[in-house]
Amino acid sequence: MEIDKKSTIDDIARFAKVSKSTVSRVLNDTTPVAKDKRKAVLAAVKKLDFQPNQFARGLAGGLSMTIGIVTQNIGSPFYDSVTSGVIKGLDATGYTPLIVDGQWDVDIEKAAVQTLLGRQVDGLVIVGGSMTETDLEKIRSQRPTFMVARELDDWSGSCAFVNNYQAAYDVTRYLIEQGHREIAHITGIIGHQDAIKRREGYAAALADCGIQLDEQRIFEGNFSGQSGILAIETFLIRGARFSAVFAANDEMAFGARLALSRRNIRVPEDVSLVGFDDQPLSAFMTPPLTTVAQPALEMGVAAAQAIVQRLKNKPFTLPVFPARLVLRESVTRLR
Amino acid sequence: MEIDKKSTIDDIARFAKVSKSTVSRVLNDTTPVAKDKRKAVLAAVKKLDFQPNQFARGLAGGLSMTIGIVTQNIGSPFYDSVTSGVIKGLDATGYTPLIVDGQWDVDIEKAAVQTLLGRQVDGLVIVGGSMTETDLEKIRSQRPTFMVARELDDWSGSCAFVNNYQAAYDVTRYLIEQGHREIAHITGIIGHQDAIKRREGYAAALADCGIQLDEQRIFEGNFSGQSGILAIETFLIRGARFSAVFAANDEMAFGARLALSRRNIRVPEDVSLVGFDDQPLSAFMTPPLTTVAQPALEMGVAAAQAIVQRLKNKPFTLPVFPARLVLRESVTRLR
DNA sequence: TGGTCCGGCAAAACCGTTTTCGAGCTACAC
DNA sequence: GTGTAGCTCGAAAACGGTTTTGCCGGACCA
Repeated sequence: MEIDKKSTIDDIARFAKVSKSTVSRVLNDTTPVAKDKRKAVLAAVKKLDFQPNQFARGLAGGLSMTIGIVTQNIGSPFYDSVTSGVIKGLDATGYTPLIVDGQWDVDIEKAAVQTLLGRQVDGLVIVGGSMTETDLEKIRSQRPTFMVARELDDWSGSCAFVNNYQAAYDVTRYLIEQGHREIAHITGIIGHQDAIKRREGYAAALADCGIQLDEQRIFEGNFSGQSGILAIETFLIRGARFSAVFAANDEMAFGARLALSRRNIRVPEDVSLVGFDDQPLSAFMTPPLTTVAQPALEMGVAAAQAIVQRLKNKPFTLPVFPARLVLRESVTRLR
Repeated sequence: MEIDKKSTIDDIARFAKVSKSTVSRVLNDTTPVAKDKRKAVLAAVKKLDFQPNQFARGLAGGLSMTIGIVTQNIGSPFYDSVTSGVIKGLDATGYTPLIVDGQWDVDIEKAAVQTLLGRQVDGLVIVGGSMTETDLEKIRSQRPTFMVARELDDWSGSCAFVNNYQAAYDVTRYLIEQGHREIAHITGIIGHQDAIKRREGYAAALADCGIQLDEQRIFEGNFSGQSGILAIETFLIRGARFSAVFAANDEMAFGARLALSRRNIRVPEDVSLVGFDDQPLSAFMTPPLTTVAQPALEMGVAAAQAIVQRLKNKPFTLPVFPARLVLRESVTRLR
């Protein structure tokens, strides 16, 4: 398992009978070079299967051609989709993504950023996360940084996100329009921005329609399927009445659906159900789940493009992304 | 958005009034250094918030402290889990993962490897993928390489995988033991190693129990939920009889479950259903899905440990990992 | 014809580390 | 008292590129 003696720029120079500066010029198109020498260099590169050492490049040029990505968590469908989008957006730009997993933990996130900085990333994309604005501001002062899937007041144009408040409001309004007035809500993890916004949207829609908010119909979940089950059981034990349930994400909707079925409560005939995120499997729930689709991939791609443009010193501002209500079969009109 | 003038080892040396070689020695613990100087250096490092430039390190030392990961696809639950495991396994080893997405495409996979090699990764972990053994052999001759989620004959000890044939055999035997004799199978993507092995296991179990294999009961799917729906509809149109369905992954099982419910066929009362992979949501299917759990995370972690050991020149062989039949409620005993 | 520009390229400096080499010192044996 | 071994530590040489500098010769102009 010997590591081949890689060929270096010096080998190419010798082989093509030019100086290594010329080789560098040909490779980077910085200064015109005579046709025949250019050709000789290219031939040598091909012949010796030369691949420039990115470390040397990075050292000399100061640019690493690397973009650091701090993910919220690898293995969560929504965040994976975003990450995937960033990777896709970086494709063929010459930049390579360097991904470090935040694992839902602020301290790990901070360490991730340090690792990335030590590896001289040219820019950063942070997906979600719980770092304080102060921390983020400090990072941004060191490297161009874009944010995805999190709304930050002072970062307009530098973060890609969906208006969670509005989306939750719309979902709730939709349920009300379908004749539902007793609408339960399973919230996301306590303290998480998205969870808070969704709950606020839910509450606002009820208020705007003159429906009294009933705390009995709210369960504080944690985005897991298990907490969806727990929510339904809690509602039933409490004796809370509800004709519809709005879960703050699809996983909890799945859990709720299972719990309902165990009690022989039919979806949507007896209870309507709505989720959030539009995970791939949600279209295959029985019945297919009505939910809110976030343009996760698109947000990732946009963030990647934004940072590449930014590094070329072309300004680029990120738009607000639209959430889309995906109507499937888990909601029925009441009466 | 200025990039701070990062402090270099020279700054530290000057500040601590020692030579930079001493600083390096303190930082890497290579050679003993007098107590007071050591202290001075450490203080300076803290004071100036020094972070060594990984590029310079890589250049000088020849080691990048980076492990390249080629994933099958970001966004597929199973492969994400594996990737996640590799990342976790690398945690606190000093190595950083560099992830490039293969996107289910051989050419992209090959390009990914080249990118990784150009970035001087010290080792490679390849997750799944479709590269030929010849290609892989060539890669392995350049850098230590481990394989996850794919079985390669000549790589014993260097690949972490589950015995798909055996697992599928066991699943089918289990269904037979539950009294089923008309067992349908929805295969995975045509030509994919795992799909082939699972189909073979299915066929072998039937044969061993003296049950005639009926091609009418096999549908060639592609691992997507949609193809699960298609499978059921095809079976019904064909007029094929079946009391159980074994889908080669959970997504297709979800699709099948939905299609069955649309035809008012109950699971498990009328038809039993089994999947493969044990995705997180499968426990929340209605009814919870009986399936095969692969230790995805564990395989990833093991591969990471293996490569780290390998780089320290300590030999390390990967075991064969056990698949585990997860019994839930989607299968019923026949009569 | 002579001076000035300018394009093309080789040579050298530089990027920030690690590593090699050997100088200087102390300790110890003979 | 000298020789030797064993430390610690500074100077300098890598590592493999990019960027700057400066030289050379030819074109252009007066």
